[in-house]
Amino acid sequence: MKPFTIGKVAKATGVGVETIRFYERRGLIAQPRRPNGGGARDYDADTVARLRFIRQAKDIGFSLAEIGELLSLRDDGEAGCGTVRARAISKRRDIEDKLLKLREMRNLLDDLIAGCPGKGHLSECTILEAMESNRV
Amino acid sequence: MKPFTIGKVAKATGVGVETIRFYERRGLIAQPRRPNGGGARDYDADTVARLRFIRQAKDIGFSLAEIGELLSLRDDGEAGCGTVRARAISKRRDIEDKLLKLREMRNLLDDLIAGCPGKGHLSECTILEAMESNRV
DNA sequence: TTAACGTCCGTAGTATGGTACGGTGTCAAC
DNA sequence: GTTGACACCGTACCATACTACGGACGTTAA
Repeated sequence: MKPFTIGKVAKATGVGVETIRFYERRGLIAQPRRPNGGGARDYDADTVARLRFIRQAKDIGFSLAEIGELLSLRDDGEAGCGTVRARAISKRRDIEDKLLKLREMRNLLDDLIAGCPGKGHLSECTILEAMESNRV
Repeated sequence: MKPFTIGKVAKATGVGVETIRFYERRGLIAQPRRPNGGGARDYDADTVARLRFIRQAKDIGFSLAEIGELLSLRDDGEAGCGTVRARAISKRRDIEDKLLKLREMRNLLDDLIAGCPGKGHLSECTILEAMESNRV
């Protein structure tokens, strides 16, 4: 099988080469195997999926530390299942909070867009009044 | 009227005093008036709302630059209404993207939580299998 | 076979977003 | 009239998350 080198993984995931090595140092992803005894990295599908997950999570505002916690839900062999469950529930709450704020913000923008004629000068643009009144 | 000093605003908004001054330097909030000619800052309700907005937006993963853009939707007196509308729509798309990712992530966690018995050791915990298969 | 490309590594530099410090000034209460 | 709580300012420092650099080595394609 052709090795899945760091460059290919970078392209496949949208995460830069240097960044992948950085995540490895940070312990966010495992050391990939090195077929030729210490040469180039060869990644498995698991790690690629993990990198995609990290990118998603970063996009929606989780820090690398938080992402580490999310990921550890599945690979922490120390913790009992109860602990894992509790952490999952707590993370779920965080996400629900974010969802709430995002929906608020989207509704605000929706009002703006709906009320804005799309032409003319600002002074007669209802977008501003909407934002004035619909203060978050 | 009692002045609304920086300390009070910090408490009211949950944004630190130094951070408020930092945002002012960055141009995210306006220079507040100084009643006694150059003394302590006196904030209006508008700026307080703005600070709250900034905090919300940061929580859900917008950078200060992006927050600046969001805020400028309402105070950019240069741009015509069409421009403002276009920017609002583009920002709305960003938010919809984030919502999508967050919902995916929440569903993933929901599956984990639902499938996890909450006791016993990890080896027999369905939370792991769920995460294995439901790879993002 | 040699040029180009990709990978290796460690280290250094950068951007962002604060956070802290230290010396000074102002006000209000005791 | 001094003590304490805030406020002022500029500057320096910090954590996070990359990103770039440089020199060596390995592979691959003309």
